[in-house]
Amino acid sequence: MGVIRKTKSVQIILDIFNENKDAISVVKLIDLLKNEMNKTTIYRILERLENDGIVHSFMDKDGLKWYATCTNGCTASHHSDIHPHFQCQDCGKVDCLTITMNIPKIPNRTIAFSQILLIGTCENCL
Amino acid sequence: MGVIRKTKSVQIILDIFNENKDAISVVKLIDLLKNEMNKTTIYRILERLENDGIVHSFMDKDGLKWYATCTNGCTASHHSDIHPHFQCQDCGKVDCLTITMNIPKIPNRTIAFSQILLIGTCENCL
DNA sequence: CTGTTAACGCAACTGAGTTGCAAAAGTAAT
DNA sequence: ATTACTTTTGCAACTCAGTTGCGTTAACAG
Repeated sequence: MGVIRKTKSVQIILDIFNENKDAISVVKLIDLLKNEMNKTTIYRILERLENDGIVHSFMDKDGLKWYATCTNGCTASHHSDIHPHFQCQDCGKVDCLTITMNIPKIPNRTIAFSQILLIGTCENCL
Repeated sequence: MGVIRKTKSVQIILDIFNENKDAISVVKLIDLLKNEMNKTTIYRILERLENDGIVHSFMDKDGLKWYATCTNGCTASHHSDIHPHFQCQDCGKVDCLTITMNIPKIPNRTIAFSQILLIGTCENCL
């Protein structure tokens, strides 16, 4: 559905995701690109990329939105990689974890997806 | 340290938590108490109650802050009940889950605590 | 009752994220 | 290329959760 035009701004953002496989917060992206494009544009491009299954988003411990590239064949309708994320409480860095945690079934409830954030200290800050 | 004075406002908020064991969002609490007290007061009371281990907080899927009573003997220094939470994507209600999910160890990283939110459809909305 | 200090109300602020609209830039067809 | 159409962008203004500073009020200990 979403025919994403290959604009200059989209290319710049895609390049950032390709260069660096870490997750990145929207706030940081806005700062990084403050001379290149408007923050509204950034929010809208990220939204389009997510709808097309190219990136996925999640909230960090402070309620800020982060994005990362999808690596396990996500599509617009199904994000197969809603995996756990790890945030360092010292430097703030966030990684996608490749481990899978099994979600228990809960009586009388349907679980559509999960948001799992493990908070601790990363390799560099230990 | 935290000598919490038994003010009228603190009592009102504690009563709400005692009446209803569900989690409640700060936004809803502010609306509920808009004729009783200022929103700044609400934020500050919740912060004090959390520091004293009486309630715990977490973020929902939209980045809004929620609070719930601590049931498993939390203290200021150690919140033993950082348990999973469940949020209904239809009605928005959030529950504390009593299930325990085991957190895997991750190489080269220390995990201090976790934030697990399961999103789906609740009993009433099914 | 009095003095101390925590707690409160208020108003102004911060900062992430959103919206409306006109201008600019892709894209496809002529 | 030029044209016509549609998506995307920039800008400015806005929304709303959460915070801060400060003067006033009210717990509480002595």
